[in-house]
Amino acid sequence: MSLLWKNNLMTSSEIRQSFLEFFGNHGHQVVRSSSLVPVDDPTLLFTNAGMNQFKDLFLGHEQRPYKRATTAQKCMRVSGKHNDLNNVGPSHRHHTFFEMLGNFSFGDYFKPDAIPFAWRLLTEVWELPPDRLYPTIFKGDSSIPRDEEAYSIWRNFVPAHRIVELGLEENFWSMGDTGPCGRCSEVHFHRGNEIPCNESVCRGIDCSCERYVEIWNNVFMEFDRDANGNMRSLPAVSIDTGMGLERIVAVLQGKVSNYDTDLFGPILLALEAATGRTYGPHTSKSEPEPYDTSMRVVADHLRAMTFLIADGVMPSNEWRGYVLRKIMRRAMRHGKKLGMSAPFLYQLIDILITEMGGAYPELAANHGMVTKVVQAEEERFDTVLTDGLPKLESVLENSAGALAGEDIFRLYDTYGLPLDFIEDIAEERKIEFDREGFDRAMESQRTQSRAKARFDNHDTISFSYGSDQDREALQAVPDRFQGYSTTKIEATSVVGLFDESRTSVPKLQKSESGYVLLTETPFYLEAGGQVSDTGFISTTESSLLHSQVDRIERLNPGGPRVHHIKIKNGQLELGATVSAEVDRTRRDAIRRNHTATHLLHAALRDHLGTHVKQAGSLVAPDRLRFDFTYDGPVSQETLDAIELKVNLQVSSNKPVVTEIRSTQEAIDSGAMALFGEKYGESVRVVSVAGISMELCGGTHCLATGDIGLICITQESGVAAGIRRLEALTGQDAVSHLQTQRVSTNAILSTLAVPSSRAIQTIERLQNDVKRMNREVEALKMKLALNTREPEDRDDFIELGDARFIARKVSNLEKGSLRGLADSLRNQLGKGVVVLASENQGKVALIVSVSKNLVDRVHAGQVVKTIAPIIGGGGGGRPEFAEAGGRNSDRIDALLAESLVVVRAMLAPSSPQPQR
RNA sequence: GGGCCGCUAGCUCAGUUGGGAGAGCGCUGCGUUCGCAACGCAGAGGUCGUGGGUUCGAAUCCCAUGCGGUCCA
Repeated sequence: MSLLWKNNLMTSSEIRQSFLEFFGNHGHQVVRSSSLVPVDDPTLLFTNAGMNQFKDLFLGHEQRPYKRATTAQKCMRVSGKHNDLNNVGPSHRHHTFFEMLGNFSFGDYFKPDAIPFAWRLLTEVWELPPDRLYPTIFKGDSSIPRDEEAYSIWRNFVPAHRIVELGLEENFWSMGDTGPCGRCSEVHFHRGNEIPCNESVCRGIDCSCERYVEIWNNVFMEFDRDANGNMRSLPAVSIDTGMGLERIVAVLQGKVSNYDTDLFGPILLALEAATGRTYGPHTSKSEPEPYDTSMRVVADHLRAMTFLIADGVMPSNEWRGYVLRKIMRRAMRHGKKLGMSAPFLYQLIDILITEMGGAYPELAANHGMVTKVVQAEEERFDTVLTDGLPKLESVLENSAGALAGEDIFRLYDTYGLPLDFIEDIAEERKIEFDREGFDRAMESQRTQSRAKARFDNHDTISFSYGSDQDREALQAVPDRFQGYSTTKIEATSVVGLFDESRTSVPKLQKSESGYVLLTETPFYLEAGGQVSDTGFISTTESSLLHSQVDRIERLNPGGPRVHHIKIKNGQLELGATVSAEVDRTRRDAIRRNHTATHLLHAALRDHLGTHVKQAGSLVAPDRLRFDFTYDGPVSQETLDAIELKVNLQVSSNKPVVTEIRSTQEAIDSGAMALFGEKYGESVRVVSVAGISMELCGGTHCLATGDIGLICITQESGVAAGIRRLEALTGQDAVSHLQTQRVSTNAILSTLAVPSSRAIQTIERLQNDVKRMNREVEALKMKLALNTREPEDRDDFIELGDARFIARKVSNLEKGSLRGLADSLRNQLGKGVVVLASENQGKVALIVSVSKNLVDRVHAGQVVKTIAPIIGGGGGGRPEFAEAGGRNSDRIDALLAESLVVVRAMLAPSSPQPQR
């Protein structure tokens, strides 16, 4: 036996292609991989299985013209019971990003076809030796019987002793706690006994060694599980299979490690060239193993970041963007372990895109953007490290041989220093590293975040129903949105009613609020950046019911929409017929902003290049916000040009055409498809002839002229590589300009200069004021200081070896008062200066003591003692103190008292030296 | 969504019981030099993110908010 059993090896591209072709030839529609960003499923971080994009088909919520499909699906797994990020690198077969090959039957064929398909592909097309294939079946447990059917079908191909029976953990699959589920059957491949096994007798496919590898899982969806765990047969049984491409390529290319296949080879080669290190623990002992691990981490994460960014995920501190950043920084850390001090990942992207751009055109299309985003993130990470290093140093200095867990956590949490980075440095300095303390701190932050998130996020609070039947019935109500063609539906039925706590009720009374599910609705639900509609639900014939709709949600993910209402008058009963009316004025404003967004998008691409991509948008009634990928600010000139262009398009009053087309056809004809949007078989295309064509589910104007006017109000940065435009339309744009004109006119008429000279005039005035203030203060001080020489002053008093001045000055700024006090004190040499000044009805008091007297006279004490006289308080340092007060008529008393206090301080405790 | 950190001169930052807004680099001028670098002297440059509050007094304390960073969900 050997790892290789034939010589003409297939490349990974050929393997991917031959899989799709095989099922294509058996009546399967070859469907493109969906985005890594899941659509319409807020609970899912990333697309993590081939079946994700078919979920609604399996659940019967969606119909498509085909009943069989096959895909090569981009997947990401970063967490979960079998997927720990830390495994990636040390392991040779764990990945964050991977491709899943799959064939699917939606109520079409079942086990009798699926198993032979699998067998024939493996043995006939790929020519795997039949005697090395080991199928598994579900062995049965208390509630679900053994899979006899699968067993007997497999028996047609393999002898009984090679069919392995596994339990619930391995061979029973479900989507969640409830819903479709079923038994499944895996195929394992015996790679060969020359691969080492630590057990005395290898336990075969159950063994932890690498001799056997699972290559395919076929799920037989046949049950529907309810909340009580009861299982019913599904009306239509389905097939869902998944085969990791990386693993099957390794098998077909005779490799034990996925990293030794041509999927990773070119990346590792490029990495070798960049780092000057050689990869290959199996072929060479020239480099120690840690370097190999680091190289695998970099290779894996490079794929993940490239595909994620190409699908529109941007590194950030939230959600998906955060996971992306985490992966990127992990790759960078390992790059540093390999000796890379400067950004280097972005240079490796070329080779990856060359290899995979054919199968995934979105990579090639976003090549430049991906490269820039990666480079920017690498530079940012370097600054984080550079900024954090001094903090780490100071903590290390005060560590006394042991780094406290909370200190480590603070460095990690607040300053973003990677944990292993801190650990490495601590180890170098022989400083103990309190991992347990860190974990404790981390855990407490986790629970805190989770608790608050659950409390605040009402989207995740589910509705309570009278019974399971009610739940199923209501969640299956079709979501009939009629808002494209109308803003008012005269008669629609209330099929579901919930109170404010989301519990099913038969009736809502006056001044109560709750949720309403209707058979038909004109209310738009927030999507694609466009906010939800508001409006009214009422009864038409008798004006009994009047309620305001202020929020729209979904009953459950993927379910029908519910309207949150407040009843102003009358009552609402389940089953009632009501009219539903959208706030028309608000909707019209939203239309204007949405169509304007499309025009701006198109104009941005015209002026800045087609690499500009939408990265988020907000379409509200009172404004629009458009985020797009672009590095660096957009100049005012460009903004002006864009603004002019879209306004010309508005005045040309082109019709805005909305049509339903097949998705593929629309994309092929050049319609812009956006990241993270859900596109089924058919899709709405919104276009303005010759200007813009986008896939879009929003509501729009009938013609561009409806917009009236577009006014760009702001351009700013959002994150690295993303800019934001904000704009107003229609009446709001006009008021914006009018407001600006009013204030400009007011300024100009006040200045009484032509607008061309306004700025110049303001600058001159500012400078004049500044200069004159300075001069006035200087003059005041001079006046106060130079009336007479200090020695000649009559308020100059000798107190033993020290001198004392208490003086009332007029109208000095605090700064000048201090300057004056300093000058007088310096002239006294050894002495105390007390100054009081009245300014705008308030009294400012300053006491200054020469340095050589501070052990006898404390300025702060003097101030504290005498400040009450003027109705204030104060304090300060021994040589300088200030106070404030309000009683300006008591300044003389204040100054007199200051003499008493200072004399007392000078006298008793320190007797005068004898001369 | 929940935390934590930061925002002070053109740049990098310092500024601890709340009491004179600073340093280095850069800039301008003068000096030294054949010239440059270097050096010396002088100088300009600040709404201390923004808005409230507490206080006689806030860069400093409290609240809100914006922007940036970072961790968690």
